Amino acid sequence: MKLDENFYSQSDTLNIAKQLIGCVWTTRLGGKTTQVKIVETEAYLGITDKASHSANGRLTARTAVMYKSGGLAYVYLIYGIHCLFNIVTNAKDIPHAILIRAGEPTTGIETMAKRRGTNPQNRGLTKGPGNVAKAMGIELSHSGISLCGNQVWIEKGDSIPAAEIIATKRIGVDYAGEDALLPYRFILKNNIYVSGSSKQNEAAIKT
DNA sequence: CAGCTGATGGGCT
DNA sequence: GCCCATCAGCTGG
Repeated sequence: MKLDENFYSQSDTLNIAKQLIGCVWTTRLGGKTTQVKIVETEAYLGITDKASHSANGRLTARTAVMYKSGGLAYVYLIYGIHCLFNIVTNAKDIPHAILIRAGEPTTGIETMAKRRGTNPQNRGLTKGPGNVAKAMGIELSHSGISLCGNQVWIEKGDSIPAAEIIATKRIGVDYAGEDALLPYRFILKNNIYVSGSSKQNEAAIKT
């Protein structure tokens, strides 16, 4: 069953980010269906979060979608090369979002490999936020699209025991000062599709 | 294995 | 004109 507006517009974004681990993300684009099980997410808590694009209430054409009510996609281009896929959460005017950082491929693996320009056996097929988004066919034009429609949506998957979900600091946000240390990244324990070095991820599990 | 770096373009100051 | 919520490919151990 598709997750709906009620789910995405909950006020506890960290909890949503946690609940998304293990969920199934589907895209049906250009006649191709692709699916991954979500294994890594990162929460961005809006105005008070220095790492967020909406820090200090920053509102531009790009970030405007974050200010809408939960249940939309926020897609943006990073480093001029990669599109990153985010989920807008919380109520209107509370610009929270969750970045999908990695998934485990389940359906349409050939299609994903073709989009990535690699082979289906590649372990990195859907590892890392730029890579999953590309494998899933996400483009800048998808920013603002509803996650309750028939092109891009997420469904509840097998339930994951709480002990299997690990919180760590976020990746690539050193510019955010002390907020760079907040434990807002969630990973599925011991899953090989989680981004970053397995060594660092294991170190995070121990603490 | 770790560590560095060039690629590449929209968004914002 | 500078800054990126990154990645692949290369270097030197």
